[in-house]
Amino acid sequence: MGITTTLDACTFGFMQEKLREHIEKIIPLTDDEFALVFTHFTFKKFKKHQFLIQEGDAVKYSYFVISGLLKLVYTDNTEKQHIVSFAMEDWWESDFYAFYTQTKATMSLECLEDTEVFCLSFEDYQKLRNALQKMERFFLEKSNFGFLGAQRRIISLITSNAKERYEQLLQQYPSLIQRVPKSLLAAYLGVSRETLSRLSS
Amino acid sequence: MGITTTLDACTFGFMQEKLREHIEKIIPLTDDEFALVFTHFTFKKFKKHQFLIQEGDAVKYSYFVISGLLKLVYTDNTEKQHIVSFAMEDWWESDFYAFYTQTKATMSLECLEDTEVFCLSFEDYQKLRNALQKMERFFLEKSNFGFLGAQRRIISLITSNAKERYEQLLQQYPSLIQRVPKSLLAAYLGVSRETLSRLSS
DNA sequence: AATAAAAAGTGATGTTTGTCACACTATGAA
DNA sequence: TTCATAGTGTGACAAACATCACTTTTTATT
Repeated sequence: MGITTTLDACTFGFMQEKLREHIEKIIPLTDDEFALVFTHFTFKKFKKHQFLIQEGDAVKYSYFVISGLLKLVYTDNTEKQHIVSFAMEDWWESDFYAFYTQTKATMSLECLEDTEVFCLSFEDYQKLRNALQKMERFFLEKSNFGFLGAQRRIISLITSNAKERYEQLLQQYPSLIQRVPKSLLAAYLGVSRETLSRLSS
Repeated sequence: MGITTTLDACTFGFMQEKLREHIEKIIPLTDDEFALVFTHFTFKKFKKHQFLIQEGDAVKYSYFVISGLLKLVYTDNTEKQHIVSFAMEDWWESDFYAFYTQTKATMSLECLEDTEVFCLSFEDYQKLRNALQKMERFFLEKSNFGFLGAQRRIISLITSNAKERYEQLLQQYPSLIQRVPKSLLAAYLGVSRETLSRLSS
């Protein structure tokens, strides 16, 4: 029990450090500043198949993924599921429209693996930006990168066929293919799993 | 000449007011603050068919569209043109990847109509954010909205067929159909102009 | 090791979309 | 008005992709 506690504390410090390094890739922080930042987050663990966000629910948090893997899913009117985004280590994820506007979720966020996250409530998100100007800058950078990534995906979707998009995905996120079933990659690429299955041949 | 000058001044004041109202939709500014903001911008006029950005060139500016209409174009390796975005009144546009990273443009930005813009250089963009914290917040909001719009388009692309996407586009930007040829709407939607032409029937 | 469940592959077939060719219409400049 | 050009429509055909049904393989669980 003593040992377990020590290990947990050690692990927790490691996770804290991950968040700090993630932020400091963009803006250096003093120890005091990071301590202040860190008070705005809470920690949570989820098991594979658990939902962080369910369609129709309020979206309390934006999530920073420490470890594990999430899928952000949009379900269309024929109940077919489409993957808007995968979120892996070091990614921020949420139903951002619902989060920013504080409305009900139109998408769901579900674990593909056991996942550890830091949670940032909307209130703490605002407080944090007010408390520390550096964090406003950090979130601006993050948002810019998010936009550029989305634009890149749009270009892929309008310029390339299924096979090309699959190859681009593998090039951009090679680790994904070992971590998620191909049916989910198909749902991300916007093709049927059968078509994706036939691409290799 | 006297009258012309008066009209010009009047028009210029109007454009200035447009920018101010655009910013104040997100964050209220004092007169002094807006005056400071405004010093960071320069004004430019372009004629239809002129390029604001050409592929391969350095991207000096981010543009705020006062009036007119632009297309942001990605040209693929078969020389086919794809429309990444239309930019109308009150929109910000640039090859943002090239702008933020100060690298060469991979896309071009061209006038579909005579267009008036305020130009913000990368240096002034940084200065402005440093000079006035409110503007950092403004750009964060803009970036967030940009991301949400892009995500919405991704969902449209992976969940809907050509006809549905066309209907969604018309619903979102009804004015576009009067202002741009259908071949360009096709290039935006990611379908051939022939397919788009056959959708109505 | 046995079994159930999930994931992946594949054939047959129909639908959607792209491509090429050509005709028609609208628009702007001389 | 005349002419050139840009935009649009449409037929014929080919390619890409979706869907349904079924089999095989892999993975997880007991």
